Amino acid sequence: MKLKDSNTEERIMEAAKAVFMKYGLYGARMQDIADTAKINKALLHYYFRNKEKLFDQVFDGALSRYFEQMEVIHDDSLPILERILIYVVQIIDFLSEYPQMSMFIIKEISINEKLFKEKVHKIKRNKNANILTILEKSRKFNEIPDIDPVLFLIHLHSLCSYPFLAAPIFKVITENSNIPFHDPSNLKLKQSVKDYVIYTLTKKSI
Amino acid sequence: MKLKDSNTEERIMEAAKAVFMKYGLYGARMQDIADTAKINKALLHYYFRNKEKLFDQVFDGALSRYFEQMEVIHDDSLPILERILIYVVQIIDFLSEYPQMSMFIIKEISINEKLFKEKVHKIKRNKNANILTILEKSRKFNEIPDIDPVLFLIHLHSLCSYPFLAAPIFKVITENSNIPFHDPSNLKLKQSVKDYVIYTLTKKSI
DNA sequence: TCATAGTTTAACCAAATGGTTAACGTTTGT
DNA sequence: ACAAACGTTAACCATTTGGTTAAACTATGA
Repeated sequence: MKLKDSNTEERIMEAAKAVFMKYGLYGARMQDIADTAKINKALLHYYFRNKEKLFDQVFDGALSRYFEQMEVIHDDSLPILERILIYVVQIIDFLSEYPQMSMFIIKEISINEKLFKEKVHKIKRNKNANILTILEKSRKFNEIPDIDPVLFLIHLHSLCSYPFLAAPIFKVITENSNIPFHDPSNLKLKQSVKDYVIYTLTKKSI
Repeated sequence: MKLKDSNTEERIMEAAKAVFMKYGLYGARMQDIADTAKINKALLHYYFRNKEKLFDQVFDGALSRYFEQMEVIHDDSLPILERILIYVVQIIDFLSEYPQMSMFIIKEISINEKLFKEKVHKIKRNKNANILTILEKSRKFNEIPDIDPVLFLIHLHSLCSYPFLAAPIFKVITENSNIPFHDPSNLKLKQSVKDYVIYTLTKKSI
């Protein structure tokens, strides 16, 4: 029986997440990960063989969690409008918890597009609860106005994701400035995006 | 008189832009820049002394161009609504021409926040035509409805920027898929964002 | 208790990296 | 034409980097 008195492997993963998310595959340093995890560098290779393997575990985990949150819409018993409003809150809460994740995934995909193609396609296969599929079906049944579902989805993700993506800029700009904006728990953001959804999915249908 | 028969310096700058924008300061390799520019690696140091100096030139140029486009609103003789609609087109056209620039600036600031603070503050000083200043003034004079100018601006930038930020994901997802979305010259995007602006700045005022 | 397997460490290695140098080539003003 | 300044190159250097190894340490089961 193995005893996990010292959770070295987990600490490496946590450190690897932090360092890879900040610096990316190329920019990250194994020594940096080891220092962050407070373990000997050789243990990185003992547990994860090499940098690519370690990165893959971090990236795969991030990718599946990301698409699970961004692509899957729940509560299929509710009307489409309610479902999307819940989806908005779901996304914002998720991005609020992992604010660096969008940036990480987008950046790494842009650097090594070919390598990640199959990974992305392997993951996004939950057709039943896919947000775009649901939107297109609702459109077909005239449950929502005659809008472009793809463009609507892009806007929705824009409104939810960009504030977290651009947070580093906002932080630098607003510090030492008197720009009046505070949004604890993202309440204003959520309400404002919800307003947009309601307007787009109801107003235009009249 | 100096003759610039071989424009080595320019070619280095172009190569440096490409490589730094893709990999960032940490991830970029001087040899990669030299290869891209098709010159000897030593010339990088001959013209730009070292990696940090070269990066600074690239980053400073990007930063000033970025804030010039994202922060400055023109045509001060027009009504505020028209000005913002032109501003939307200005931003989208700019991001369309330099799709990697947002990502580059955000990422580098997030990695080295402290170093870039003064740079950002040095640049954003064009108070007269600052978009937020204009919005707040229009709000004060009741030219626009009672909305939060900062939140409105965040939404505006979200709608304009995110499609280019997330382009690497879209590309991977839509390839080999039958997702129906094509937007040459970003016409749909522009119109849709304009619609949002018009709705927000007129509808709510009633 | 003791041998075995699993875990951790310091020392080490080869390759890659940012940077330098000295020699060579080219342009330019006189 | 020619020397000085400018531009370019290959070879080189010190450090950093990802990765390995052999020895040491620790827990476990018999």
